[in-house]
Amino acid sequence: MPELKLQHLLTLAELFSKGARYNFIPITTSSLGRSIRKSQQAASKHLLELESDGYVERIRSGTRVSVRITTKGQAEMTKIFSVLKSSLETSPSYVEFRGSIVSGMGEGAYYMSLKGYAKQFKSKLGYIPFPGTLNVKLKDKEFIEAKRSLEAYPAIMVNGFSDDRRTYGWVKCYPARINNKVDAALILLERTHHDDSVIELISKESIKKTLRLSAGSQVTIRVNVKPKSG
Amino acid sequence: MPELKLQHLLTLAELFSKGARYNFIPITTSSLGRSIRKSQQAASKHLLELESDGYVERIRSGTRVSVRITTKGQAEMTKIFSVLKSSLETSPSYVEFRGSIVSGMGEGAYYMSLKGYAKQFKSKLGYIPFPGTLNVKLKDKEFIEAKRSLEAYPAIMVNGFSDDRRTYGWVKCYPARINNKVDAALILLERTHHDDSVIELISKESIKKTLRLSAGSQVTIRVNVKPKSG
DNA sequence: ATTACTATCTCACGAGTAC
DNA sequence: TGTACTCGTGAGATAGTAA
Repeated sequence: MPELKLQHLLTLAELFSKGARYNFIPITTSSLGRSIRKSQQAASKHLLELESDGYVERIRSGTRVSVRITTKGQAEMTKIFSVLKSSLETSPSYVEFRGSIVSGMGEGAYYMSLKGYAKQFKSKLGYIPFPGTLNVKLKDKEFIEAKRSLEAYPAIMVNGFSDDRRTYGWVKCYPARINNKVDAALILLERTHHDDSVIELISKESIKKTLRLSAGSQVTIRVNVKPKSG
Repeated sequence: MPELKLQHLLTLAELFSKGARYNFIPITTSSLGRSIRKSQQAASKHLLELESDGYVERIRSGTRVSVRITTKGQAEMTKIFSVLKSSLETSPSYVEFRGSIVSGMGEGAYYMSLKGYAKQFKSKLGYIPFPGTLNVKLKDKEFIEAKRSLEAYPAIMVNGFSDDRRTYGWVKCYPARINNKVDAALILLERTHHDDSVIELISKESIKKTLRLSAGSQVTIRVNVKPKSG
């Protein structure tokens, strides 16, 4: 909630970067206008308004003007800066899903317990999953979108394999937490029998049992992602 | 030089702080309007424009809207943030003076060599000053202003004293550098015979000699100050 | 209750220009 | 050269309102 007019922000920033905090720095309104990508007139007006609002002091020597930022100006700038900083930092780095339990069809359990997968789970996740996946029907469009966006983030990759009957696709695992209580992994399958609105989870123990869940129960799944730098 | 319209900055910041980077977060335009201190209509327009500019994605479920910030939105925000950051950090922490040498009247030399001062200079500055002050006539209003503003910053305080004839005022010393070559101290006297437009400097050696200065020579004096936090 | 349209108003900006 | 006025234009805000 800064008092400073947003339109003046870049102007003040420009003055800061020219060192106007501790010295009166000589400046022409045309060069200032160029820096902030506005006209000379706009720059002139900005300076006058910043002055009358108490954010800068001006000294005229004939036609030339020197400008210094006041304590108030610095305070305001710092305030805006910290608002932005906390906005960016507060932003939590997880993707959340909400939905309800649907009864598994036993298929997931079968596939995930295949040796070709189980071995990799053991080495990559640190455990062999409880035989049976938790299927969650997503509640809303936004979570289906979220599921798609998950694919952009790095995952633990469990490779596909083949036996003498057929081949099995890869499985991407995203460490997740269910109802903020139980650790699990959200899995994305190369080949799935579900539609987009269902996600599957595996865990060391039976999630349903641990959380006393049954078909229709509402659950919240949180997957941590790494904030991108830059 | 951000592409993002300045008017949208607070709106985007607000979305960030609500966690809209990694999840679609449900939001009403009226509450958003309240947060950014604009009308509901303005908030609605902001969202529409942010969307068409590719900074956010929106999902409507009936009358409700959920919003998520795109990678582009995050990049833009981070950009603005770092522009402000570098503006604030660039700000150099010194006060600068420019002016020309005026011949001393010998008075400064006399006073500064008084035992009551010299002892304190020795202990507080680490040296007994060369007998004779450098007098600099400031060139412009802005430097006279700067001189006044100096008083707000902490100085090395040399106390006044009295002998049986009279009392002598305090002297504030600000470590300074002349022409970026010679270390000295700018001194402000409680009682001075100069007008506002002249500053005096003392140093270990003769500044005039070291820098080959004579009356009329232009000099630049830089006094470091501590940036104020906050 | 919502969102977002249309109309209206205000004010930021740039053009022209006085000094 | 400079700064900073007046004035016309349009972007951005709000009010009222439809869906």
